[in-house]
Amino acid sequence: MAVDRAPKRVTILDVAAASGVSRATVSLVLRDEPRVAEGTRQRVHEAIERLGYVYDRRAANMRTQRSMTVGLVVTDVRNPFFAELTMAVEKALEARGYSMLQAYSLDEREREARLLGVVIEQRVDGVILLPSTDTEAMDLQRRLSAVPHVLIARSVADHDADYVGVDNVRAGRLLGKHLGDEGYRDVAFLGGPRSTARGDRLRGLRSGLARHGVKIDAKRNIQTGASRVGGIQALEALLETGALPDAIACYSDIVAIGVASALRAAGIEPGRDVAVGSFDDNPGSSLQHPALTSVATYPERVGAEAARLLIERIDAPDLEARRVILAPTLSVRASSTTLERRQAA
Amino acid sequence: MAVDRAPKRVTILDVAAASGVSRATVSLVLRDEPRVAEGTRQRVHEAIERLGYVYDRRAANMRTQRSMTVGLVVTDVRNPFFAELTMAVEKALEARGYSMLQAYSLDEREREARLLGVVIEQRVDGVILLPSTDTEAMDLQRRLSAVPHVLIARSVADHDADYVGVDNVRAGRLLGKHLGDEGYRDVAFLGGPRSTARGDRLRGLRSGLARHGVKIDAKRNIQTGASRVGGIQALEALLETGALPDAIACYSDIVAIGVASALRAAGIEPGRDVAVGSFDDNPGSSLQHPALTSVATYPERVGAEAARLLIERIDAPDLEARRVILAPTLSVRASSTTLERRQAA
DNA sequence: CTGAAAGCGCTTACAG
DNA sequence: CTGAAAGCGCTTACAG
Repeated sequence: MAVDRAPKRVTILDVAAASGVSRATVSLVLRDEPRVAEGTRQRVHEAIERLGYVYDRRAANMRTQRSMTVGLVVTDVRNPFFAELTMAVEKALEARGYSMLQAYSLDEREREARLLGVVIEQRVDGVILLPSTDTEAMDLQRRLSAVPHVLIARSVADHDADYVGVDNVRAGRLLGKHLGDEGYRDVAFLGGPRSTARGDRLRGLRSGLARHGVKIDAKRNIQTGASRVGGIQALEALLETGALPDAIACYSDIVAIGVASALRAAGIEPGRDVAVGSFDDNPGSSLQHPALTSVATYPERVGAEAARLLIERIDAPDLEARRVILAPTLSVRASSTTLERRQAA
Repeated sequence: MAVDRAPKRVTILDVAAASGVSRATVSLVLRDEPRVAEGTRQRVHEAIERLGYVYDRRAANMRTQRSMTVGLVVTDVRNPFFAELTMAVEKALEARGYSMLQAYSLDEREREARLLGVVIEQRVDGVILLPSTDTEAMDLQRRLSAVPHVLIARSVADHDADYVGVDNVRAGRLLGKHLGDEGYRDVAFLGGPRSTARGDRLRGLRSGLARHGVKIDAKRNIQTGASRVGGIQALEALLETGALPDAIACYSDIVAIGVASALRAAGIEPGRDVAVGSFDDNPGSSLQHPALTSVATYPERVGAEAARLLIERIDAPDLEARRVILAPTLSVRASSTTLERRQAA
């Protein structure tokens, strides 16, 4: 009757039989529990090797009610900021023995909801989420209320959860103050989707420029995607509406690449004819030509911190919600020193 | 005796009790099996909603002996090529109902081995691997012999497995021929770690240049990491050994960024004083200044194809090993037209 | 169309 | 130090 159909997988029971002990003993050996005689341990290990046994962590975790797996959902890893973030999260989790189930929302609210559902059905121990632009408290309440989680980079209004991000208002103020100090008087803010991060950066920019009496006109504040194409579109829209400003603040370095490219296409040289500044300070930005002035937002730190908070929360779900806000720093480079040059000329 | 300790998770059995059916019926409803009366189905769904039941896919998969999860191990997602690849793989897998367990080898052989072990213990249905530079057949035999898998971008000698990659010899030949046709006679090849991909690109380059009688001297072939820093190091090493060549082929676009930056630091303008060409054609490369001549290697296609092959193999493990080799294409841009300009001047 | 029973591969008290 | 039994949350034949 019992004809073998699939090539039966070798289990802990086979190892037990082959080494003449019970399955419980094999289990102890597998988890390196001390209370097993040395001889027994050796025989078990030999049997494992001989039979080609592979530990089934899923079965083990089902019993222990943990998965040692964390879900990481970001929008799109093609953005260098998220790539850095992802690497930092993985590094921190891997060091603590966690694996990482990853998914990308593409900044689409429904896709995000679906992916969170999938991840949660896989019984991850926790979730790190970079919410899409449109995500609302309701979405998270529904999916994540029973799951330890931390939000990164963008917080969600009325959703009380652990959060790690940079101080975007301060980041904006750093860049605004710099541009004001340099003497620019007509500043545009280009690219990036509507989000708390964008709103905060704009607010900071305005605050930093205010000391110099400089304002950012609504027509000179243009939202697009957080991408190169977004940068190109924003600049084209800007040029259609009127004169070239003397400085452009970009939502992020990746937007700035598009902006610079579109400027050149219009015969305008960034860093000479118009100043350009930005946010994130991606690793490549200092190597661009001209080197890009940018406010560093430290994705590695955000990622590492988020992993740390999540693990703490998994171990103690009843903790109060915490907010970790990192301080940004400004790196001034050639792209925002046009006035100096013009004056020197 | 039975005091409840943890807030007991709600299971299929609770749903069954609450809706007055057996657990088997609930299971049928959950999987949308047709043979359940409409009224029953509704009652079950109401109970699910009321109790806040969450399906435990891990438990289900343990029973069915599938995990609907695939492991993706690449070296480092901060490289745009791998980021594109990753997004393409996820898109293809997600569409087929698979989740993705991800890990990064950082191009370290031992780390890769460890991560493969972790992923396999989680009982993924299959693995997509971009092998580290040093990975040998032995490593893969040991870990992956019983697991459906496909290799991407780099193949491993003597390991007979599914493979998807671009034709690197042809890619090299395209760039070599272009540089030769443009009239360059002294060409260097900079950056990138020793690997089948690098060897093939160099071979192709030489073959493409050979028609013009141009050779790449061993001293002008410099290996480094596949990174911006690698590019900087390679260029510095090149300048130390002798005269500036009239054209530089970079291992990849990310290397080219470092090379261009180091050239400028040495007072040499890329695209004017020396031609630069490269491989990958990252999305940002056409927007750089000067726009970068590059051979496209189509990570989206490689990723999508790899996912397709893996799913086929999961469904039919006894298939012969397949090799899918994609054709590269060259995009000529401003960075490699220095001679024209010089002649025009 | 629905129910009772066995089992996926582990771990965890509990005895001995 | 080791073994027999129960159970994690599902699915899958098999009866009815």
